[in-house]
Amino acid sequence: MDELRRHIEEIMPLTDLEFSTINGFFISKSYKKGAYLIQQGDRVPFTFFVVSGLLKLIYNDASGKEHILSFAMEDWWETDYYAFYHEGRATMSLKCLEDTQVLCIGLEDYHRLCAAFPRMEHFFLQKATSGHIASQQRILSLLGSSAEERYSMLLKRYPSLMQRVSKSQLAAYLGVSRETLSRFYS
Amino acid sequence: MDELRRHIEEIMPLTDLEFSTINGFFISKSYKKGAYLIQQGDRVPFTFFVVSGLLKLIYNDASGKEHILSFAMEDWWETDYYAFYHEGRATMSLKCLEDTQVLCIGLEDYHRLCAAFPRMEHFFLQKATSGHIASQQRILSLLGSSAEERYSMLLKRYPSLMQRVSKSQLAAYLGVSRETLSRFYS
DNA sequence: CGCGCGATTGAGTAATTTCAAATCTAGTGG
DNA sequence: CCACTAGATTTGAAATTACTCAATCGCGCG
Repeated sequence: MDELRRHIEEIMPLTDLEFSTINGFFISKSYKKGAYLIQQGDRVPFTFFVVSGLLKLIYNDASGKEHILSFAMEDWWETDYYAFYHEGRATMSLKCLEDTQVLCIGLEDYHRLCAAFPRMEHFFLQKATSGHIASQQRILSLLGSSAEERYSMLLKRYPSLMQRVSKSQLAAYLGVSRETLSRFYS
Repeated sequence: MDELRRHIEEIMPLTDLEFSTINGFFISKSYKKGAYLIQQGDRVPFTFFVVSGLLKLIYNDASGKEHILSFAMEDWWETDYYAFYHEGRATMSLKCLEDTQVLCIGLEDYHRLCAAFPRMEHFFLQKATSGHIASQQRILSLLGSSAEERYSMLLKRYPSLMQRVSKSQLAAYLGVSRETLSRFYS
């Protein structure tokens, strides 16, 4: 309960009234492991805030191979942002790796929320900025480090991932085959 | 003159007074081809808006190899965002590929500007969001496409790059050696 | 003309992928 | 407790791909 409030208050304090108004813009949903929140080709009506559980944002290429753009764990915001903001079709899918509870907000409500609470615009700006920075770091690691280095950096940064997802999934995130990943620490 | 105004007005209209106040937060600077706006290890006092010219955001890895995170052309905002927002040392460098004119804004002024014009917060939110989306697309192409595919996508998206930068630079952006790039379309 | 820089080509080497087979592990039902 | 199964992981070997290093080519400029 109130993970969203705790999350927002990491950046700015809220009164009870403010929070309950903000909270009113969101819909709570639960999904089972393996369920899709977004499927490639769908419309993308929501951005999701992960209350509990674990998601993966994936892209299935022409040859059917699955690539993982990111894992979204507790307190993360995730969606196919391009499709969400442009109201287009998803090029990626968002799928549960565990039973997951999320808070959903639609594009209209997102704009209304920002209009009603300018400080939320500030909040989302911080989130977007740190998301952009994180993506840049990822590009940097893809360009500048070997898969083996990326593997140990990932485990250092998110030790819990090792427990929560299979190595095939980690390989799909790192951009190597599972066989190659398996040969790293032998 | 007034590239900044035209750029902001793509997203929201401004009165003359508003623009001249906003403009007052920025400092104009010019750099010669080859000059550094940021060097790895430096403090990063500014975010830069490219008025004219071309920059590259690069990372020099331990082995001395140069990786290009992005090219920043006219109308782009660029800096080492992590270092800028956290007031730390740059892990990347920002270097001119052509004579370049930029508008600079410091972190304090950035906050003051957003405080004085909440609509600028909205503006920067849109920029940060589209930056995040662009980075995600790039990750997707690094994971899902071969260097050869990335090469043709890049040229389709930014045909002018072919005229403006050497193939060695494109190779450093795509993440392959220049020899490999050279063997693609032969 | 000759220099310098970028681009190309060639050959050998290293790394990764692919496909196939073997092994391991957790959960199930007898 | 054991056998069995499905899924994940590991291993092996051949084939592919990209890299490195070196040499060559092409072109603009003093």
